[in-house]
Amino acid sequence: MSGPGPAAPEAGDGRRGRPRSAAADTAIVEAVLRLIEEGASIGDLSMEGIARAAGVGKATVYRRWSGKNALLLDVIRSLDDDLPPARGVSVRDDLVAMLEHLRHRGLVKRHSAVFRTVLTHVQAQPDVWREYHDTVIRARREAMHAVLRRGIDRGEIRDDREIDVLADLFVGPMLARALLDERKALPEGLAEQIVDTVLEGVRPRP
Amino acid sequence: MSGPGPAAPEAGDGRRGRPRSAAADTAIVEAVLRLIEEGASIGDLSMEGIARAAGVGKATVYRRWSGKNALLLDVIRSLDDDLPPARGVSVRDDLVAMLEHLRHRGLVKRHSAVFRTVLTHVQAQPDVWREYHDTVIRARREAMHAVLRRGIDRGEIRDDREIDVLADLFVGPMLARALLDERKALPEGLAEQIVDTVLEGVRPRP
Amino acid sequence: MSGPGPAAPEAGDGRRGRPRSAAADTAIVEAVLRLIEEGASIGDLSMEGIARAAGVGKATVYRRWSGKNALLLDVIRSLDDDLPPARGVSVRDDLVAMLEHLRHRGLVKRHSAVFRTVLTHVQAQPDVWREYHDTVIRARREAMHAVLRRGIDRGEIRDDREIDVLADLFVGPMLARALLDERKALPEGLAEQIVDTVLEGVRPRP
Amino acid sequence: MSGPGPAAPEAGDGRRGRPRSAAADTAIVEAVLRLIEEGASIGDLSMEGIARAAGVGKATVYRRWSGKNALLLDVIRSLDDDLPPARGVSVRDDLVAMLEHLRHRGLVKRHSAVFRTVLTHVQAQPDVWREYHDTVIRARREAMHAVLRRGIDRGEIRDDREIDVLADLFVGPMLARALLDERKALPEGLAEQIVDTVLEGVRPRP
DNA sequence: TTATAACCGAGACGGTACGTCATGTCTTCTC
DNA sequence: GAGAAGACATGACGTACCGTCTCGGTTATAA
Repeated sequence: MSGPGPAAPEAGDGRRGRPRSAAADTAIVEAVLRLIEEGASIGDLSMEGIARAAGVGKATVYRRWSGKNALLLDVIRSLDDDLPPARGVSVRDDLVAMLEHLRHRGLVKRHSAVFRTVLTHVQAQPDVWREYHDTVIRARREAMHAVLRRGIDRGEIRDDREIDVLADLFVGPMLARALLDERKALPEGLAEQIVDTVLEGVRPRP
Repeated sequence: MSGPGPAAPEAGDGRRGRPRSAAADTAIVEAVLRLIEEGASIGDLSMEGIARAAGVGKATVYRRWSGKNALLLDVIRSLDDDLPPARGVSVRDDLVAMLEHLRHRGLVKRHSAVFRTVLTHVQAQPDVWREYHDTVIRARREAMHAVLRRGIDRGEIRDDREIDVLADLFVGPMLARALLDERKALPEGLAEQIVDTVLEGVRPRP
Repeated sequence: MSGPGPAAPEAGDGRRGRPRSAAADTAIVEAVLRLIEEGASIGDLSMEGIARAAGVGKATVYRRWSGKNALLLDVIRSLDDDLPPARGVSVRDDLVAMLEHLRHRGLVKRHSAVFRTVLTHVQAQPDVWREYHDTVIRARREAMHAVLRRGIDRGEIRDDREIDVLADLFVGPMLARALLDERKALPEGLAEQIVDTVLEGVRPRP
Repeated sequence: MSGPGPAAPEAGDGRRGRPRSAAADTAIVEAVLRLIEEGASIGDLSMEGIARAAGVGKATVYRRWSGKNALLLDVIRSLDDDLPPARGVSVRDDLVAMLEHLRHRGLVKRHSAVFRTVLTHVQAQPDVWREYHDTVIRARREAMHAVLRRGIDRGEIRDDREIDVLADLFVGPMLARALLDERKALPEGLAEQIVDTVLEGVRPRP
């Protein structure tokens, strides 16, 4: 995968003309992040304003991204590349690591603000949402599936449930907290709590 | 609480002049629903277009709602009044009923489209989102808490977990499916599957 | 003829809605005149700038005129309505009056600057130029023809030349001075000089 | 004066480096002429488009001319060098030859289109217009003055009028036709008709 | 022969203006 | 006084062109 970033300039031939300024790339993405962190709600994010904040001409933005959606999609993808959680010793540890990663994303201001803003914006555009879904979400889901399958193979996870449902049992609660609650609703130890409770069930243990 | 609907006209005194047309109220809300069902993405929803589709002047809309957010918030609330799930015989049945209600909302076109659209729109506006959170979400969450507390009292639910976490264990998975997956990801029997698996845990049963 | 002014609002029926602000009409046209008098060359005249100078939204301008050409065409027409020269006692007096009128237009700063600027702009757009030609120029030409025909009937003007050519013999010299020379090239007495010389011919009189 | 053509490259010293491509010079000027003949109105003439049509980089144009005005001014000057009318046997013949030259310029598509386009464009820029005036127009005017002075010396032209006025009496009518009328308004024999009528006057001859 | 320097086409750069559209407010007429 | 209509100032939309700049390359003269 090529990683996040602006669309390549048609990479046709011998690359003629003045090359695109990497500084402009950075300035634009940073401007978006800065604006969001400064509390810009989604409606406040205009291409006009982004270009202004980046000290860049509008055309320079449109040369790289086809519109606001494509830009925001890249911004959120840029935050996604950080740390794919490594493989731990037990399935329980892997699950905790994955949820802990999600939790941290929800806590770091830059991540949580950007995620909420961009998620809500992008979700409203079916095609852009599909693009996001097919890259970011799918990759994340497959990582989760791999962990679960390993657990099933090892006998640590029951094998009579669809793997999709199992995955959502772990991811869903963290998502609900992050989306529907305040940021303070993501306390230390939440990942472990979710993982352990889902593993053991909520019926009282004898 | 006054329930969903347009803001009262300042109900100051003897209510003089031509009374507000109830037909206009209906026409406006119906126009929003129709537009969304016809596939309007969120960006297509403009006050201009809503008034036009309702055959109503813009001022008539603004007289009732302070802006697009307030209008949409009322629209989503109007869909929420339908069927508060009744109390079943066991806690498990109550939980299934609540999730089944959520699942249906995700399946019915009007509900799912409106919910996604409006949620998306409203969430981006902090104050409006808070309003939505403090009425709709809180009420729903408290219903869930009541069910869970009953289960704890009866000994059907373990009592060593925070009730908020427990609630999200049930609601989260359904929300994740509804938000992140296709509509087809909400098959018959999903509510039971989630409830039973969370109750029993995902560890293999002996 | 309806006279200069912004396009009527489709004058369909009972004229509903808020009527257009006459103040805006005035402000826009005055802003154009002011900008030109302040030395704006043609390239400096932008709809953006005109609206700004008039303290008016762009849409308010576009609601009245379809574009810059239509607006400038109206501006120039507004300057044209001044004083259709009255009928004098002799043909020679009529001709002098007409040329004197042209000469004054070239001298008054507002007129000359606007005329040059707008004429220049309008002439470059074939369709707009045609419109200008078919209204302003044609009317002026026909007035001149009427004068000349009266002269021919009276025996004061030779009848062996096309009337178009005769007209241009009088108008052309003044136009050449106004267009090709400095403003100082339109001295007092020029109209008389042209008319008399053309009438008598440039051959030495015996 | 060195005649029309792009600005010399600062002619400093021993002229090092790759010399400018004469082909580019030609291509640019030809591109302008072609675009105008193809019906480009003045607004359609952009440096961007000119460079594109000439198959040349924008910098190559700007290296030769300081801007659009300077380029167009050179284009029109390039059309002006053609055929200075020769000296005939009588003053009347000289005048006819000069006006016939003007008439032809108005008839040939390339000339008339370019002239109108460039004149209108250049006239709006005071300094560029002055440049045009001081070279092209002045030269032409002085040729006319020379003819007229010869006529005065010979006794063929009256000597009680300013020579400027006399010149405009001949040039003005042709200019008026060319600028204000259709191209068809420049019929064969028009030059003779103007010259003879101005010479003899428009009063009926006894 | 090898620098050196100005040229070349291409195209990115920060700007400005285009003409359209939506915002929320206001103004007028009709019911 | 409510309602429909629509004008109002504001400001973002995405495109085009401005004049400058920067790239990889070419083509001359000067060392």
